[in-house]
Amino acid sequence: MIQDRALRPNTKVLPEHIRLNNRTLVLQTLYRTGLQSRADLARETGLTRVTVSDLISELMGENLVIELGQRQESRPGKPATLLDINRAAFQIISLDLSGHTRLRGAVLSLDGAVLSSSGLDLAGARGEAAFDKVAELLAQVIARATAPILGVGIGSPGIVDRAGVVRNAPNLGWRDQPLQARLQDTTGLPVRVVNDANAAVLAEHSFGGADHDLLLVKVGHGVGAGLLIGGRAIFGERFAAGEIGHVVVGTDDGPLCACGKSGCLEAWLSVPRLTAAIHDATAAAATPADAERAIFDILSEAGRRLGIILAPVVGALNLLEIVLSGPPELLDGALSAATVETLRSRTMATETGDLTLRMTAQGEDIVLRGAAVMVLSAQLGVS
Amino acid sequence: MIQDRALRPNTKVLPEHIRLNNRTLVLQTLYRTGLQSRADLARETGLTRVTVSDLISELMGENLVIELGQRQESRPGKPATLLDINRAAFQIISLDLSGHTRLRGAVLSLDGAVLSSSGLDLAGARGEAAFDKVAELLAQVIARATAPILGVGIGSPGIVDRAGVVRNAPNLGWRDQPLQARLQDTTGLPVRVVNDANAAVLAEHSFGGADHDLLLVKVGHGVGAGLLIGGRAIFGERFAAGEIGHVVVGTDDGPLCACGKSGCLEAWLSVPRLTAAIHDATAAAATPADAERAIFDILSEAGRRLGIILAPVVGALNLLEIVLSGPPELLDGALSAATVETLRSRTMATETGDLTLRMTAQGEDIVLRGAAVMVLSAQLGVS
DNA sequence: TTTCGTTCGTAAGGTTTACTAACAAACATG
DNA sequence: CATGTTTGTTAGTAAACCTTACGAACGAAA
Repeated sequence: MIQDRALRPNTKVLPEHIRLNNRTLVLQTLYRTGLQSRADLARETGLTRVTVSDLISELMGENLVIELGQRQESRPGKPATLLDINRAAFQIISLDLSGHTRLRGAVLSLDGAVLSSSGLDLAGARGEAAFDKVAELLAQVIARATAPILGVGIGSPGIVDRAGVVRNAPNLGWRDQPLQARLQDTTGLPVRVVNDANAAVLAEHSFGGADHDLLLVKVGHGVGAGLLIGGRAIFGERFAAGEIGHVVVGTDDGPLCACGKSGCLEAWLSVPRLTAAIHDATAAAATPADAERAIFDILSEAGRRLGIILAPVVGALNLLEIVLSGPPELLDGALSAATVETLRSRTMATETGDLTLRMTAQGEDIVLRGAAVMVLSAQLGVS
Repeated sequence: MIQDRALRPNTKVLPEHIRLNNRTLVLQTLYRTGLQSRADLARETGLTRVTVSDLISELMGENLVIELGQRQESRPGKPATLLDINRAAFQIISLDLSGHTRLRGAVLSLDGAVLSSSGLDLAGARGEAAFDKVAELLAQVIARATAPILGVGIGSPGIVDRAGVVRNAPNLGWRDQPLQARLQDTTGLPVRVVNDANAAVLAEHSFGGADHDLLLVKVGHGVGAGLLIGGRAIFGERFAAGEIGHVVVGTDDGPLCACGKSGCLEAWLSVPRLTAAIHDATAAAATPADAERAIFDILSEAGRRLGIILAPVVGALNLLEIVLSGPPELLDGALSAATVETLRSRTMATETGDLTLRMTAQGEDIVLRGAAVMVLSAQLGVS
């Protein structure tokens, strides 16, 4: 009876919080569907036209919503005044720090479209030097914005806590780096820092359409995952959810990993390992056909290993949708085919609903767009 | 800024919803700590004394809260009137349908203590006959209640959806059995039906103390798991979360399972399999020492297999706490030792915080108590 | 013993919120 | 041209919390 309202009451609620909730609800509805009248919004949200009008006038006062003239449809009754989020009024800045050698940055529209992008070579910088590079790139990207900036979203590799402190990022040489707070200070803008794979899964969720629970596996220099259940990202007790790169696969040793263990997923699946293996196999092959077969075997085995790791996760969480992000020439073929086949043969997937595995449609901008989702969610409550 | 309130605004909120939230907040606080004054509650919840007084008088009107005289402490100021949940005013009925041959039922106090318990042999009943057995047991248990009944909680094996429909429970011969609705009709009481492992993890969470994310593995005739993340149970897209019994372990075949695959977790770990293997080994052993060693090996290997399945889940979710439920003579020893050792050696557990694995402290009543938690949560918003 | 400060619970009045009811404006249709 | 429909606004109401103020009951100190 009570739990139906799904509010887990851990905090008190005041009348003014109602306002915030309903305001966000209206903004959310408008963000998703766009071009609706006040009456439409009232019907869709369940609020009355009066309340919607009031909220809309507040939102228009903040330049978040604009009127776009009357609906042209020919109907009885007074014509509706169409509204939309003022999509040109603000822009979002995103950084992707997950590249092994190169940082990326972009200006995005409120819709998550990349308006202009920049890059900066890390050039081996670590620790404070790496921070300086990030700050430099951020300043560059900010300078390219052509509208007021709603906020800054950053996808960082490593373990990032809820306050945007990068607890541990080996590649950048960071330990307990309070990236969010520092950049917020230097820029004066709202900043959100999240793990790159978590950003990616948010992008896939918001822009990829389906409203399923989602596991995204990001294959790059390392292997990480982002997990979204019931519309919420899972961060983990120590903010290390998705760190599956150093979980051992299978019961037959496997290649030695940099971490000291044998048979880690990363030792099978990371881009450097795969390219090296393919390179070696190609060099050793007598004929092009031999090379092709060898490459197929390497990718299939990597895919199988990924499937073996994912099977218990898929079973335990009853996941129906898995998305891969990374170089398509490696992932999108024998590898993903082997993964999905392994998954199906090792779980009860057929019993509990069909399992889907696919490449992301977001391409290389996935982390940038996901970081933008964080900003939208934090600043507007919208996604 | 906005997302800080953590209300995902998918529905409108009205002023009266505030009341419900704060009422539940007060009740929750009182349920957890017990014996507090109105002023104490005001301090703890952040609400004013006025509002708390108002809510309390409402709750006292429903006989949910009672006054227990004045606090005996010697302090300046007017002495406080102590309040508590009226723990004797209501009782909860729970059923545990997960036994392979025997159904269990109990009357519980609002604190989750078992007041009286009953049982009924399934005697091989399936389908409608099994339903009749359940209804019969429920009527028996209801008759033993000595106070108004708050509700009925039922832990059922198999896949149970949010509406309490048992989608699939092979042992009971049920498919799409609307257990919750049917029993609600026959008894006129509020009924909640959940999967047995999910009930178990709720019990462990509510009565076990720690507020960690939690994975509970329930080993019985089959093997299932319940998962709790951020205080919420995970049900899965098709309500089959936790169904890890038929996930294949490792890359070396393993024993044939009833489901047709080889090396399913259940084929290694279920109670019938383990007892049979131990029986055979004991019969074949030349000396008692040999038998003991053989048993140790069997249990260790089973534990290792469990660890292999759990490692990816622990890594992906960054879990710190795993609880085992089942026969202690099988689980609590070589088996759990092997599991935790396997987990630590196959994940980065040491890097991301210490991993705990332990037996449940709830014993055999775990499902009954978990089902009671469902009722408390549904009827009072409390847990 | 009296006075003072403290704490508890309640009463009265104010603010915020969304609701209902009613209305004018603008349009299509018969 | 009258009628019905739809839109958005105005006015008034109900519910929820808050702030302010107060009496009651107690310990400590004069």
